Order: sequence, then structure tokens, then C-alpha cells
Amino acid sequence: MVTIKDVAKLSGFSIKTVSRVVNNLSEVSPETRQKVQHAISELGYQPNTMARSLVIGRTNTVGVIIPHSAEYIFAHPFFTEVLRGIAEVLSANNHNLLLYLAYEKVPYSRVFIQRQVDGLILMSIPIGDPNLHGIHESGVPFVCTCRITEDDQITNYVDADFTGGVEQGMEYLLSLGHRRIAILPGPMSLVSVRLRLRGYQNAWRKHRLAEPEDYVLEGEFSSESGHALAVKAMSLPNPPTALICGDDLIAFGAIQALKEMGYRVPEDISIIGFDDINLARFSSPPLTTVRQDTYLKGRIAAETLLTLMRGKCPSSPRQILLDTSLVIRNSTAPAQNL
Amino acid sequence: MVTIKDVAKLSGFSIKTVSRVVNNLSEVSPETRQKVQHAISELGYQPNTMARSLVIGRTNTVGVIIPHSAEYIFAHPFFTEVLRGIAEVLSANNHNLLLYLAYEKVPYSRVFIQRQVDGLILMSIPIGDPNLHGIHESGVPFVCTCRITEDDQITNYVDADFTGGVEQGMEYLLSLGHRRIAILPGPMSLVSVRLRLRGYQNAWRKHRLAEPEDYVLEGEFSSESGHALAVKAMSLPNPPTALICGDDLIAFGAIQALKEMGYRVPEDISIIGFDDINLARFSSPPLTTVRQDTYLKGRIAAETLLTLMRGKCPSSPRQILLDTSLVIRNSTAPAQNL
DNA sequence: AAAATAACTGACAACGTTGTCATTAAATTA
DNA sequence: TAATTTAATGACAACGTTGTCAGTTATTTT
Repeated sequence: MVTIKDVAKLSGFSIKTVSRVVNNLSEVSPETRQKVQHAISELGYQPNTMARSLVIGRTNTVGVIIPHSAEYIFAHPFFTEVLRGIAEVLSANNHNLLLYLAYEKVPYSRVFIQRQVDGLILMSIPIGDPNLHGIHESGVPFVCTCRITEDDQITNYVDADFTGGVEQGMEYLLSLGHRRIAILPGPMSLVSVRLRLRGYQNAWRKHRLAEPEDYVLEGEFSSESGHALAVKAMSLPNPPTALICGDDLIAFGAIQALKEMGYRVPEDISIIGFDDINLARFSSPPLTTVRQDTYLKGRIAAETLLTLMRGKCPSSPRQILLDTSLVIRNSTAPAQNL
Repeated sequence: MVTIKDVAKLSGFSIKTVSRVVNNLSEVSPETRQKVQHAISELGYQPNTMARSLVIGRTNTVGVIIPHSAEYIFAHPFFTEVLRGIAEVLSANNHNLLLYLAYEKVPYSRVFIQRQVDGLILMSIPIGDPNLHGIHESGVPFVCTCRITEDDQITNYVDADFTGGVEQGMEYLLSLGHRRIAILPGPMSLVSVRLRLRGYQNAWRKHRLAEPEDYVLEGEFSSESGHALAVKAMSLPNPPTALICGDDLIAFGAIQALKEMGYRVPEDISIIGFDDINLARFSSPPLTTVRQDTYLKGRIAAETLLTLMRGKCPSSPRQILLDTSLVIRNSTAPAQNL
């Protein structure tokens, strides 16, 4: 292994001077710099990251924590986009990205105390995660890409406005004349799902309409679940004329189930998704959906974290809510009397 | 920051003895071990990873390289699955995962020479990547999740048998009576696409049939591209009765385009995809596709790398080709005379 | 009882870098 | 000209850990 010592010996200068050249400090004469650089490229020298980190007390590395219990996070299309946003910002700022699968027993903050990372991004935290305590205690700069409670006032977060997003979808369905609107929000164990439900309830209240009963159909973020729930919805005594879904996968499954049952989408039943994944344009019919910019979520999370890492951690948390927008395609139509 | 020194002072033992306890070495008496452990948990001590790595010369970290020029890799459903396979194996073996976006100018091997990682997984390498030279030279243990040439005999790789996969699809279409089969293989800049094409050609040859002309329609791995190419295919003087696609996204786009043009799938035109992503079951009609196990690809790549890292790098490369299987759903039917 | 072995424990160097401070030579100022 | 500043460089300690090896007990063997 080529070390700074070898470069010093070959160039005839001291270790410290080589270090100055490597770190591009100004206090080196041009000739010296050139000679040292020549020796560096001659030997193919690269500084040892571990040794440097040990001295300077930083690693220029950010940890991204993915709760492993939630496997569907990995499988979900939005995951990639958030990660890409994070990776690009970190890369542009010369920071590395350590990806951790967090099992419940292992406290996230460990990796910070061990000086592996200078900060953390928590990608999807279970409600009541006991690790958050340790995080706060250890003083890690961290940012969540989700909220930990419906009215989180504790963590730094960047998240989509799920409540507002569902309200947008509901407004549209109501404007089309739908009054029997069921929601397939996803798993209620997730805060984001509870926030979606809040949007659903807000919409009814805002229009001074009574929220229909039995129209909240909890499930998973998957097409399989959407399929099953759509079947269940249509077998209700008073079946809905529209379904608003917690994500696009649920919507895809629901559409297929409806077709199989002989309903036409959107003529008989309207469907709205959430996320606007790439494939939403290519379903049959193309999906009307509430768009959230997951790539941007990742970028902003990373940028926020870098800011936190540079300055002291502020007393009040940084909380950012990203707007959603309704993308109208062909899975929605005016309500018919069935 | 709590260091091993603090633990030594509090427990009354030497630094070295604390180190022995931390590393769970046997040469410590039970009482000593207990006292030291008490001090450790009292202080909340965690060993400094950088200092340890510096001494032992390893980081227990694996780098995963993603060429950034290929943005679609991030966006592609298979990416997540490979990454999940890698992450799970590394996690189970107490190794960390550093994710790198590789820009063309930055040689991958740098991160190895800098001792940030003990090995590398290269997720999708452009043909003729100049960095491979540096990789071989630096002696990094590495594994590719793809081949770098159609007959790669150099790198360690784990990849799907694209040629065989397309042959499976072709066999099925031919058995259904199709003779006008066009292929939408994806971007020819990728080796995997050239290998798919090879499977297409093999099938014709094996059946002693002349390969039809103008039936290779190059494009991207996206639904948009599939849509455009399907339109192009059907406007040929002698349009095909079946399309075999390089991935499922292309197939989805193609199906939509065909529907828009008034064709029925599969009655008029048969479609086969590649990958079997989760959503393949939920397209309309459900997609017949060649399944590759991308999650397994990731797992095996990581396991292979760990093996390489443990032993010396063998002289002959480890090359693993994973079988594919045809999943028959409803986008394929016997050929009709159009 | 003496000698040999085993079981623990600790002092100190080493890993490869950067930070602190001293030293030297050159350039500027008084 | 002498005194002061500036620029360039290097010696050495420090970062927090592990490896080496020597030392001290306790235990076993002769």
C-alpha cells in the first residue's frame, strides 16, 4: 500500500508538505507542489480515508436507514426515486452514502456514535419507534423522509402533504358528482396512511356531507391488496361509485378487479391513485392520480441534512411539507347512477 | 466522545483488556469481563470504526457502483430488487453497503485504494468502460451483476441468461404458430440487449426459419419507447403478429399502443415481456413474460463477493448465469391470419 | 517443594493521516 | 542597516484502536 510517507520520500519533502499538496492548501510553493504532485501520480497515491477521518473527526458519509421489517419499502417504486434524489445530492457535495437495513433491535444511532457517519436520513420509521429516543440523545444530525406522528413536532422531516393530496383527489371526485366514494388508504400502521385518511374526512366535512360508513378499506401498498379490496368494496350493500387509493399499485389492482367483475372504468367506477409512478400513464385506462415528487423529496432531505451537518443543530426542527398535484387521466368520469 | 480510554479508567483495567472484552476474546477472566462490560454500558461506549479499520486494514464495507450516466437504472424496477438482495446478504454478514454514483471520469477503483471498501459490486457497466482496467490493476475483489461483453471471460459476474430467456419466449410464440415475430430488445448499447437479440436469432436458426427483416426495433427500457416502437412495428409493410420485448416496461407501452390502434391483445397480437416485475400480473391483459430472479441475482452477487474477499482472488473468474423461466399469462394466444 | 505451565493482564508501538508549533529563508518595513 | 513581517517547510504529537510481547499471578506437574 502506497502511503503519504512513500510520496514524501520520493519527492524529498516532508509528510506534512505532501499532506498540504493533497489537501490543496495555499501555503506551498508552486515548484514544490509540482514535484510532489509528480511523485503522487508516479506512485498512484491515494490518501487513506480511515486515517484521515480518524484525525479530522468526520467521515463525509451520510447513513440512510431503511427499516427492514418493512420489506415493501424496497419493493415500492417510490423508494428508488427518493434514494436517487438523496444519492445525487450527496454525490454532488462529495459525501458518501451508507445504506443500512435497520432491524428493530439495532439502534440506528449506533452508527453515528461509532463515527461511521456524520448524519442520518431515516427513510420510513415505524410509529413509536424506540430508536428515536437514542437518536435525539446522541445528537446525530438527522432528517426523516416521513413524519413519525400525525402531528409530528419533534423530528426534522421532509414529506409529501398526504392530507392535502387526498383532499385534491376528493374535491375532484365530488366535483364529478360522486357521493359514494370509498378509500383504500393502505396500512394504517403508517402515519402517511392516517394522514391520507384525514384528507378523506376533511373533504366530507368541508362539503358538509356525512362520511359514508364502511367505506374505509384498510390494506397493504400492493396490487394484490387493491384487487382484494375492490372486490370487497363492490360487494357492500351500497357499493361505491369511486375509489380513492393510497397508492398507484393499489389502484392498478383495483382496476383489474373491477374489470374482472364486469365493471367499466371509468364509466361505471372512477379510480384515483396516489404517487404518479412512471407506469401510471400506461395502465388501462391511464390512471388519474395524485402526484408526489418523490425524487424531490430525496433531494430536499439530503440538502436539509447537509445544512444541519454544517451548522449546529437548531432548537426548532426543520419541517418541510411538499405540495402534491392532481394528474387527471382517464380513470375518472362523472358519476352514473348504478 | 467516549473512548476506550474512558472505559479503561472507569473499570480500572487497561485499554488492551477493554479491547479484548469488546472484541469478545476468550483470554479475559469472567469477573473482569463483567466489570468492563458494566463500565461500557455505563458510559454508552461504542468503538470508533475509523480507528479500528485503520489498524486492522479492513472496513467491512462493500461498495456498490451505479453508473450515473444510466439514470434509467435507478428508475428501473429491477434495480431495487438487486439492491435488496445485496443489502440483505451484506447485512446478514455484518458488512456495510456504500452506494456510489459513478461518473465516467472518476475511476471506481479509487474507493478501494482509499481503503473505503474491501470489495466492489458493479451494477451495470457500459460497454468498453475504461475503469475496468484500473479495477483489475488495483486487485479489488469485485463482482459484476452483468457481463461487459457478449462473451465476457474476464470479470466475475452473476447475470441472467438473457439469450436463453428470449429463446424460451420465442419457442412459445413459435409453438403458437407465430412466424412474424418482431423484437423490441431495448438499447443496443447494453450487452444484455445484444444477448437478448442473440436468443432471438438462435430461435429462428434452430427452427430453420429465415429471420424476418426489419423486425428488430431498438429502443429504450421504457414504456414510452415501447409505445412508439409498437406503432412503428404495426406500420411496417408486413406487420408482425407477435412482439417479444426486452423488458416488461416496453411490453406495457406496446400493449397500450396496440389498444389505441384498435388491435386486441392477445387475439390479434401476442406480447411477451421480460423480467416479470410485480406489476406484470396486473396489466390488461396480464403479461406473459420471461421471469428473471433479480433479487437472487443480488444475493448471489453479494455472496460471491464475500467469498472472494475471504480467500485470495482466484485466477479464473467466477461466472454465474441464472436460469430464466417463462410465465404464461394472457397476453399471448395462437397466431391468427390478419 | 521446586519447576513448569497456563491464564490473565498491561506497556508500548503501530496504523496513516492532520494539527500545532517551531524553524528557516526571503521579503518588506523602519 | 537592523528589525520586522511574510512565506515555506518540517518535527512531533495526536486521533482511537489493535498487535506484539513481556510481566504477573495462579495452577499444574515433577
